[in-house]
Amino acid sequence: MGRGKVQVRRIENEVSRQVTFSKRRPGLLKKAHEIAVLCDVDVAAIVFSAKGNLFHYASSHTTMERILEKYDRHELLSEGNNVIEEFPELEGSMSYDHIKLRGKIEALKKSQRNLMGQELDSLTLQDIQQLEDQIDTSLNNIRSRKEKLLMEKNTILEKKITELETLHTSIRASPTEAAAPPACNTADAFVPNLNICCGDSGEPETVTAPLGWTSSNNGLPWWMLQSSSNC
Amino acid sequence: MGRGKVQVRRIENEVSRQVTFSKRRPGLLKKAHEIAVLCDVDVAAIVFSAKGNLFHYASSHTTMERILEKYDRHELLSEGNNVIEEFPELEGSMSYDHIKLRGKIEALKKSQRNLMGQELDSLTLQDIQQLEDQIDTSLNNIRSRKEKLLMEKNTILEKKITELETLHTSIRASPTEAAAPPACNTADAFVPNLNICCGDSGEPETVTAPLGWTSSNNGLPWWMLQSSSNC
DNA sequence: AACTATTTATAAGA
DNA sequence: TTCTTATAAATAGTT
Repeated sequence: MGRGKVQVRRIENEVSRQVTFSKRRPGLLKKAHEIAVLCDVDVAAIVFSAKGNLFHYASSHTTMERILEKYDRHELLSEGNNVIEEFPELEGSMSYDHIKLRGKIEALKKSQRNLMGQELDSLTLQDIQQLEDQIDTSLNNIRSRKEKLLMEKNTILEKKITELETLHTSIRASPTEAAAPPACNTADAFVPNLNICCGDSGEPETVTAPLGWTSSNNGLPWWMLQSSSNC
Repeated sequence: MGRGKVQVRRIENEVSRQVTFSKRRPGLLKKAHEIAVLCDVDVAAIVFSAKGNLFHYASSHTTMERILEKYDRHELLSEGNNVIEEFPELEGSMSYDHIKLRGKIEALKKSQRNLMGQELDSLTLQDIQQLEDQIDTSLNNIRSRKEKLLMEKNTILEKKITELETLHTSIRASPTEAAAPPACNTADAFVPNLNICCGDSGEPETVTAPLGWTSSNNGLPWWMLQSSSNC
């Protein structure tokens, strides 16, 4: 349907491929919608762009999830590889919801491991590239956030220094006062760090590290999930 | 596309409805196939007839199951999984295990969002630093893996080129042969990319995409959650 | 299931 | 990207 007949082959030119995708994608979803409405049937269509963007349609009656469940039931029954057959002993003990939840957890864990740079072997080059782009974005966001936190901290510290210097000045009359020195000490330690490094290079532990509110992540960081297999 | 314009409404006459279904069903699956092949993307289409018969298409690269997994991972994050918030009245009826599983899912989703550089506001500087270190490690692993995949690909391509050159040479006797040019074309397209860039800079989409060195991921990759805020 | 008159989708170009 | 237009494809109504 266009100015030329088209061979159904991968379009080699990347731009044309992308353009064709943009043009055909809504067409496909529209067709899915039309057959669903006209014929009153359940339809689901899922399309991922080359960059991994998701586009989908599910007939309104049922939600996508229901259609996919229906599909699963269809396929599982015909292939005969369902959980219950594999683990008959679990039949009574696990509800369907339970199984579904466990499935979700597994899916989340898998993608989380990938985000942590683990278990990459099963990914295609395309998947890897998408992952790299995401991780790169993550890193930018995280560094921006860190920069903001550091700047806020610096502001607070500068204020503190000003206060202390004022105090110091005002008590010059009584130099034996012992409160000032430790304060100055703190200031000296922090001032050199007012230069925030936002570059690409590896950062030092951070402004917060030098003094010893450091590290002590004895165990796993909170965002890293236990690798326990008993779940 | 027919002798009359058609309103997108359920066809009331059952026979016509069935006929239309029979006519449009292959059309939809064909469209799905075409976009998958032409644009080299993952596509799944599922249709149930009114009687419950299943018809489906999945792009060949990946099997249906893989596409659905990808879909699940995509949707999981944006989906509200917290039954208690959605249906507080069910609180008492849920088993302990159930609640635990849902809590786990929420935790996983939260940490995954953080790994994706989102929702960082509640993190301390220390958390942020740990996260940055982790992401940095992830990036290294991912780039290593990518490098390996690219090298493997290059090896395969070089082999192919050698074969084609051999073939080219051996048919010099019959220069009117039309098979060689397209083959050389392929080789030309790939050779410049045999240089693997393992540096810090942004990589192109893959070896196959010399033109699009863009670094911005305009859209949301599969493991990135929909930007819906209702979550 | 086959046949066509039409509508629709879309390839190519601007 | 978006619009325009010529043409290919899909298909509604009919046989």
